[in-house]
Amino acid sequence: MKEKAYYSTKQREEIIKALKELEGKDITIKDLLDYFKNNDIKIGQATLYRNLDSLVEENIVRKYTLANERSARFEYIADVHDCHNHFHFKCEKCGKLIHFNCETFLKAQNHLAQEHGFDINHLNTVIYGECRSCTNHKK
Amino acid sequence: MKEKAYYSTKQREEIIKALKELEGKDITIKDLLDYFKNNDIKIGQATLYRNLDSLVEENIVRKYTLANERSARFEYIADVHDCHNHFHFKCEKCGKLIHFNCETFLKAQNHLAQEHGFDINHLNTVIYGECRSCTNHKK
DNA sequence: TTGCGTGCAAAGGTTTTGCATGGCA
DNA sequence: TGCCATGCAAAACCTTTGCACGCAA
Repeated sequence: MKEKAYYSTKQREEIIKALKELEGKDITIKDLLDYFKNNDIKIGQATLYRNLDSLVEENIVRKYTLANERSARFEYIADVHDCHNHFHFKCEKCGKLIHFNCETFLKAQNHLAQEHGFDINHLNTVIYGECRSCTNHKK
Repeated sequence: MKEKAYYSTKQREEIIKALKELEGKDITIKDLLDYFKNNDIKIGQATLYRNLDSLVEENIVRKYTLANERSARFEYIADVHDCHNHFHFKCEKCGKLIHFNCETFLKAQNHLAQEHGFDINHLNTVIYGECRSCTNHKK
């Protein structure tokens, strides 16, 4: 990983602020552009894309793609969770992302590493499924 | 899930054949178009997209997106694995996708369902990381 | 024969890029 | 001052769609 100096610009700060404000949601570029428009903040979309790229590289933001979608989604992660060390579950019904510290899964992870030689990258791994409240709602 | 009759066309068969032939790789639309060009098979790209959509709906093919990629990737899955019931691990270095039946992980999955109410969808879940042979190669 | 499938080209949506200008350190 | 960042518009990229024709059942 190479060191790089990033300038602290107004745009960069506004983007981080917006991501924090929308935390817990699946945020698209469009969401951000709308947010900026509603708050009278002027940020070109190229700037938005470029800043998000940087933030992803710095591990301040996670980038992911939902199944059957064309546009990327983003989530603010820094200084809230240490996302290197736990699992992420995403409910496909309500979209909620759950950061998950669970002994059982960490044991399974160790087993996987030691017995099968597979080292998990938690930053890119998302387990999809359905959460309890969505399951209950169906009934 | 609605029932639908699918015609068995030459194009559909060629696409399935190509996917089987490229099994184990991360297959893009471009890979398939190249494959067809190299084998003198004429298939329009719209036909390719439409067939892949159908195949995904029929659970014959899995569609997924790698991190930081814009184009979708595909994998042939039918009649080889019952992908509803096991985990999938993908090595971010060599790209290999491993279908994984592991007691420890199934137990963890049960724990997750019973204690945390989260029901995993294996068709959409891929665990990313690094496999043993890639880890060994680095040294 | 019926209606889904195909192929082409155009349209649509998302992301990237070139370039002149602006702004942080 | 020296670079990196920004903004605009155009380009590039991936996927979908409309329509006329073809082909499986």
